[in-house]
Amino acid sequence: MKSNPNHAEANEIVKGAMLQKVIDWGFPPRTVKYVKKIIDEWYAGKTMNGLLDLWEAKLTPAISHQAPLNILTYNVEGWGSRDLETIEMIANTDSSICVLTEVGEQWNKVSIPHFKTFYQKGTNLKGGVIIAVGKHLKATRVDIGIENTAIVDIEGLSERIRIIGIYWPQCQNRNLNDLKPFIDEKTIITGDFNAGVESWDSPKTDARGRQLEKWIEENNLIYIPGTRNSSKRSERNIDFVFTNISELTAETLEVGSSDHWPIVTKSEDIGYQITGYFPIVNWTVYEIMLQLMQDFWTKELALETQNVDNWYSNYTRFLSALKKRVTNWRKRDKFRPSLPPYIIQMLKSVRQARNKYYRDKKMNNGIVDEETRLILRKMTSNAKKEIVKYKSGRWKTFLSQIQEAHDVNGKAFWSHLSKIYKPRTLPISKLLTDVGVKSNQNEIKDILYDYYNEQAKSPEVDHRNNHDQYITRESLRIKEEIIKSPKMKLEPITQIEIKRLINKLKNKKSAGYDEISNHMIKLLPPGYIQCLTSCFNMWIEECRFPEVWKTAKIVTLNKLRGGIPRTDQTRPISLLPTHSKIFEKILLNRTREWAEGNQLIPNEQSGFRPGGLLPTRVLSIYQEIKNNLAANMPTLAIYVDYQKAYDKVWHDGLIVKLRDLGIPINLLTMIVSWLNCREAYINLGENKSEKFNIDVGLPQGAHSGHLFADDLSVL
DNA sequence: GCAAGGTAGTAAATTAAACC
DNA sequence: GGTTTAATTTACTACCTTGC
Repeated sequence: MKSNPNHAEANEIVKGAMLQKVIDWGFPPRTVKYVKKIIDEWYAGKTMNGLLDLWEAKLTPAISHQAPLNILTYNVEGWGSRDLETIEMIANTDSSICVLTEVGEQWNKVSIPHFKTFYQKGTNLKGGVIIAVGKHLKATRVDIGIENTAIVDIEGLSERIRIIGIYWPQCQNRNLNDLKPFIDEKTIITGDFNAGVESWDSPKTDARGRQLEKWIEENNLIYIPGTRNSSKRSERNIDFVFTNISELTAETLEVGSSDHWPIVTKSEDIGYQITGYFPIVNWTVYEIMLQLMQDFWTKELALETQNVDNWYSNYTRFLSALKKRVTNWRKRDKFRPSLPPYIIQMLKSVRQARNKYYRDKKMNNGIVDEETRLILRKMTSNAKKEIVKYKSGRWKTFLSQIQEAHDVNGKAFWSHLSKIYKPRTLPISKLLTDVGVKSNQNEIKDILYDYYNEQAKSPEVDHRNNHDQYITRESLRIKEEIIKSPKMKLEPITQIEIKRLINKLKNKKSAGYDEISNHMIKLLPPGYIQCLTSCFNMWIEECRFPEVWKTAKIVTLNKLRGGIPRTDQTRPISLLPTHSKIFEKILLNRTREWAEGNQLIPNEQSGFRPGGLLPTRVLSIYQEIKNNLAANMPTLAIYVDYQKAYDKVWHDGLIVKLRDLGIPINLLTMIVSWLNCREAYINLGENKSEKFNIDVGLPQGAHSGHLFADDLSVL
């Protein structure tokens, strides 16, 4: 395109002028250097396609690499007292899966950050076992209801594995054969077995040891030796790791305050893909580049006045590719335990002192050492004060950070609080079906596709119903009429109108399928808006809604507060290109002007109308009730909730209704074009489904949707 | 294999202090 | 003066070791 050899010299001059501009704007040298690099790339490109391909492909970050899997086995001897210590241990050992035994009844008092916990109660108060799995992995519980035994399937690793966590206290009689059917191809069985086997690093083999050894052999499992015996009280080794996976190693660590040493099992072969990177977009450079390329795009459009669609698709591609080009990926920091080690140490010594005090008291027939008692009291209150000090310190740092950031609206404050208090709707990773829980992403995507595809089919037309027949007939006739009728121009769009709408957009950074977010559009310099105005006017003139805007990306969220949803409990969110939303807004304004001008919307309807706030409705209802009370009359309210008002709008019905209301033909043409041939696809993580047609409902997330849906409910 | 002795832990009961 | 909260005390449990 631009880098014709003959023009090489001219290019150099243009490049120099561009850089000079950036320097004149007063940007620091680092930014200038970055911009220069991008400009060089731009002019080195042979074709626009080639360059954009490069930007799109080359800069897809190599975000994932395989990290080895670590599994922590630890007898915590009471979760209530060793929770923080264990959390710290998990962080230090970088474990993704933890099998914690002897957790006691307070197993859910403190949750492990970024982990999902599967608990199975034990036979006694102190018993119970937890399998905790990091949220970067997908874990599904295999419910067996055997005490002290938890089974969890782990996906998201290079291979699917099964973890069986066992706590086998001295007093419990059990037969391990109940586990036999649950031993999978890739299984790791680990936990506290309270059994001694000579060949497994214990001084001698006991009865339970013999039983266990035989069972392990029968089931073709192998014992993974640690680096020392796991009991602190004796020479015995009573925590084991058994598996049928090859190439596992285990290390026994000498940390922790319980009476067992923890074991970390490692696998180099089985790992998970690290995606612990997050994007940082250099918006400054993005803005500078847009500013510099302004003239280029204006000229491009001038060359393609007949084919604005082509220009538009190149332009949107440029925006998203440029964003990718200026995006850097940074590694995420590790999380820290909630309390620092010195406080944990403090709490530990307090507990020890207390136990000693009461033990001594018991020994001495109730006679206490007054001094020890006072020391103990001091220690307890000191530990408490220390925790308060630490927590309030953190809170203060947070508050002062907000203050320094000059966050007038308290945005950072509320976003912090909402993280704690606001219930979140999570993207779904699992789906409940008639045949059980599905956790394979691809399968879920297909099921969702089937479900939403079915939902989007044309509504059944009742052929015996005269009204339905009429509508079908009429809508066909109208559509034909539209094709034949001469095109009348709608009022053209002005640049100011678009600019105003862009300013009104929420500053969101999430994007539709074209990868362009609101934020990116808000940064556009005026030159582009001028170009967009020309494009929009071209489409308005042709009474055509561009095809590229009709594909919606559907992401699904869980409607439930927690748990695995069924298909009908998922909430679909359609993401549409922001450009189309601006265009629709204009369309909406034009329709509203017509509707209001003809007084078609009743005054009572206040939803989704400018100036018609919900509180006015509440007030008017209140007034009504008050009036009735004054007149000593009962008030009866009837609430009608049109379920899925937008989703179920019948296109043909809408068209006929609007025609009957006397909508101008050009607006109607536009709306027909807007409704026709809509497509959507399901986007679930990395997986994208086939596209399917949407024959029913108004485009979700579209501005115009509200007006039409509400109109129908009252007209 | 079992009971006793010891340690470390949890839960409940009781008492003291703080609060309104 | 009653109620709530925190501190203190007691009761009980699990598990390991030791001794028989």
